[in-house]
Amino acid sequence: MADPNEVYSLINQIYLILDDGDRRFLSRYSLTPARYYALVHLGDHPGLSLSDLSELLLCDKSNASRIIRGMEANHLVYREPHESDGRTVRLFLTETGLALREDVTAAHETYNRERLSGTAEIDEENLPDGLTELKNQLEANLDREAISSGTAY
Amino acid sequence: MADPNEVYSLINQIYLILDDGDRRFLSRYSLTPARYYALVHLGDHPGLSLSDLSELLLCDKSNASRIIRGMEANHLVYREPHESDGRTVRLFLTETGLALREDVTAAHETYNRERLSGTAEIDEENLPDGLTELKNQLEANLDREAISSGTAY
DNA sequence: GTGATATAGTTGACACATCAACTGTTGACA
DNA sequence: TGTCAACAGTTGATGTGTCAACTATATCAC
Repeated sequence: MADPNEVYSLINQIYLILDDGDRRFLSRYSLTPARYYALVHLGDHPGLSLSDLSELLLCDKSNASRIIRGMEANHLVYREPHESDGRTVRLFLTETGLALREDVTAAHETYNRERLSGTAEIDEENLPDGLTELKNQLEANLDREAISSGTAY
Repeated sequence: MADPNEVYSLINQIYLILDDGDRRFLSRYSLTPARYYALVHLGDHPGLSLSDLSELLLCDKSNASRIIRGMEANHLVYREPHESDGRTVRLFLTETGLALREDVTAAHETYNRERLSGTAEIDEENLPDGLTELKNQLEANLDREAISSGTAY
């Protein structure tokens, strides 16, 4: 029976190594990890609102607001008012943003393949399967907590 | 053959869920994740220097410097000059820090067991083994990069 | 329609994280 | 012994992240 704290520690360490590599890799494109993910999501979903983007980025909307502000200053993103809802904005990639996204996503996938391929565990699907199961369990716990502590009566 | 990008994405998502849970959990002790880890390491290694602590925290020494400053303000840590090296400091937990560490580490292990136990993959060691192999590969790559780009001739 | 409630986005305060530049100490070596 | 490189720690600039409080717009109930 494995110690759950070992899994916890391994996930933390692996994340830090991957994130550090990402930061180095993305700096060649003058991007941070946060801006890279925003670039990816806005390419997938043109016209996204700030709130929807913050859900995809798994961060607070105030954070998404500031990330986008920086990307607007870099001429990667622009915003337009929503056609019917005066509260929301629609975010789009500029030409520069679209071109950068093409380059960097392809290069990042290659980079990931270089860092991550070649271990028996990944190739045989053991690791993806185990991680998927873990993620599902954690998300189920989140739902359970939300129910028990949420709009409690 | 699994897609390495899937593993990358799963690690990122799982890390974010775990970190979010940590933040909530630790806030009950007026701790942040960074301060929690510093507390753990300083309990394991009394008299640690700031540079050594920053290596254990896997962060920049300037960051460790500021984390410790906050913990000193909270009376969890104090520093003493090194007995022979005028550059380095020795960090110690106060009585308050030691007592808090006792409480919070035990509670955090229980919390981890609650969140993480019960999946077949973890219990059967598949996940720990796969993660260990992945971590070893990533660290080997780091060493390789350090050699090829480091003190190159 | 008006009034309570919810939602979208921004701002302020704070903590964490990087990198670059700096001070002061140590230690090696010519 | 004097010089110079390496090292320990701090600070400044910037970006990321949280939460709480706020404005403005929408929406639902009546």
